[in-house]
Amino acid sequence: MNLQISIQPNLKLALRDPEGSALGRKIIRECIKLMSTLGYEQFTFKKLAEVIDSTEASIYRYFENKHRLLLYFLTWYWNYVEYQCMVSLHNLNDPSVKIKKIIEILTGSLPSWSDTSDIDKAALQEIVIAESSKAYLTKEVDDINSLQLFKPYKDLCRHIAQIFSEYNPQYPYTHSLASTVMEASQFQPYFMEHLPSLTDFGGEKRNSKKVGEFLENLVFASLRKS
Amino acid sequence: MNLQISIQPNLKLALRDPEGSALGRKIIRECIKLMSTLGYEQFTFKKLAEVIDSTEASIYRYFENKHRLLLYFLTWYWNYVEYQCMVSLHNLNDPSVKIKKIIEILTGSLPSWSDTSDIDKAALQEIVIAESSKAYLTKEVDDINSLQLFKPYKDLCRHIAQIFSEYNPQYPYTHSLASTVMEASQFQPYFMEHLPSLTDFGGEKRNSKKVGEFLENLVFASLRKS
DNA sequence: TAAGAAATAATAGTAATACTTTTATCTTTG
DNA sequence: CAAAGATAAAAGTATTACTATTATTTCTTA
Repeated sequence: MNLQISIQPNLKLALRDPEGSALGRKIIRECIKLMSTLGYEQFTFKKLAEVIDSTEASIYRYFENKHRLLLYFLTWYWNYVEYQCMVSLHNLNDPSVKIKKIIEILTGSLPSWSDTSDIDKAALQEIVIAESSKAYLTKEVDDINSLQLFKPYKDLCRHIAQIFSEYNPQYPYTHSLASTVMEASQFQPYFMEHLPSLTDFGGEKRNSKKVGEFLENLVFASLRKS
Repeated sequence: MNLQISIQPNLKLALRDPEGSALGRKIIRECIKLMSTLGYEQFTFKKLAEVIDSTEASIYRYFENKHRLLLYFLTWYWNYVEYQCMVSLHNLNDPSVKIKKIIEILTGSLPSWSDTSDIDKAALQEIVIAESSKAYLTKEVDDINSLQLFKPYKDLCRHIAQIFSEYNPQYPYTHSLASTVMEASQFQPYFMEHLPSLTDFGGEKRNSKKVGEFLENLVFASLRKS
C-alpha cells in the first residue's frame, strides 16, 4: 500500500503548492529538519534559506509567514493521522478495538511511519509535539479558524468522538474526551522527556507504550456504562 | 482571611523583587493587563514602558526578558492555586470531597478570586490559559527546569497525584492523570471559547461548571477501583 | 527554436524587536 | 550631607520579519 499523502494545495495555507516544484519540496524537507532542531522561535526563513542555498524572498513566495508554514505541517500531520485511522479502522466493527487502534496511532507506536516520501517523520512528530499549541494559542485564532485551517484537527476530533459514542451512546463528553486525549498524547511524551515528575513513566526509554496504556485506561474508564 | 500572597523573591525569576518598589508593582500590575490584551507575542517591554511612563531599560532591571516575566506570573498563579488548595482542604478528610474541591479550584469557579491585592486576577487567568504552554514548550525547557522554575507547577501536580492515590492506592497513573487534568482545565475553556467543536459545551456562556463536571467524571471514572 | 512568461536569485531596504550601554538626574539611607 | 542606589533619557546594535527591485535562469508553447 502506498502511504504517500499529498495535501490538496490549500491556497490559504501556502501561496503556491510546495509539492509542485523542486524548490518547494526542498523547503519542506529541510524546514522540517531545521525547525525541529531549532524550535519554532529560533527558526527563521533566513536560516532556512542558507541551508537550502536560496533566499528569504523565494521562501516567501511559498509561505506568507512562519506561522502558516507551521500550520502547513500540522495540517499534513493530522491529515496523515486521519488517513492512518481510516485505513486501520475500515474493516473493524468492535468500537473497543477501534479505540485501542486509535490510541495506538495517536501515541505513534505504529510502524507505518515508514513509507516512500522523503519527509523526516520523526522530525515532523517532534515539531507536532513541541509546537502544535503555538498554532492556536495566538490572538489570531479566530481569524485562522474562520479560514478553516484547523479543519483536519477538528475533523479527527469529531471522528474520535463519534467512535466514543458508538462505544457508549450515553456518554456526554465525547468531544472533550477526544480533544483531551489528543492533547495528552502530545504532552505526556513531552513531559516524560523534559518534566518527568509530571508523569508516571519517566526514566525508562521508549515509553510511548506506557502513554498508550494510560490513555486507554482513561478512555475506557470514562466510557464505561455506569 | 487575608489572601494576599507574595512570592518569595526568586532571584532566578526576577533580577530584583518587583513587590519591593513602586515601579516594580506598577510593572506587574500593568503588565498583566497589557499581556492579556496583546498576547505574549505582541507584548513588548517597549509598549509596557509607554503604558507605565517609564523606559525599557528600567523594566530590564527587574526582568531579564519577557519569558522570565511570564514565568513570574505563572509561578504566582500556581502558588496561589496551591495556597487555595491548602486552605480549602486542610480540614477535609474524605479524598473524594478533596478531589471535587481541587477541580472546582482548577476550573476557577471559586469566588475566592476577590481579595485585596491590586492584581487583575481575571487578566492573570487569561494569561495562564493562553500562554502557559509557551513557558515550557521552548528549547530552553531543561535549563529553566534545572533552575527549579517549574517547581510550583510540579508541586501542585504532585499534591494532586497524592490525593488521587489516597482515593485509590492501586491506581498507577496518578501523576499523568493530575497533569492531564491540570492541562485540560486550561485548554478546555480555551477551546470552548475559540474552537468549540473540540468540546461538548460551546455556545452557552460561563461554562466553567461544565468543564468541572467533565473533569470530575474523568477523574472518578479513572480512579474507580476495578 | 525563438519569444514570452514564470520562477528564482541577488541585493537592498524598512520597521520593529530584544536587548545593551552611557550618562544624567533623582531619591534613599547611613 | 554624602554616597549609594534607583530611575530616566537617549542612543546604539544585531536580528527579525518582512517588502521591493532588478537581473537571471528555466520552462512553455507557438
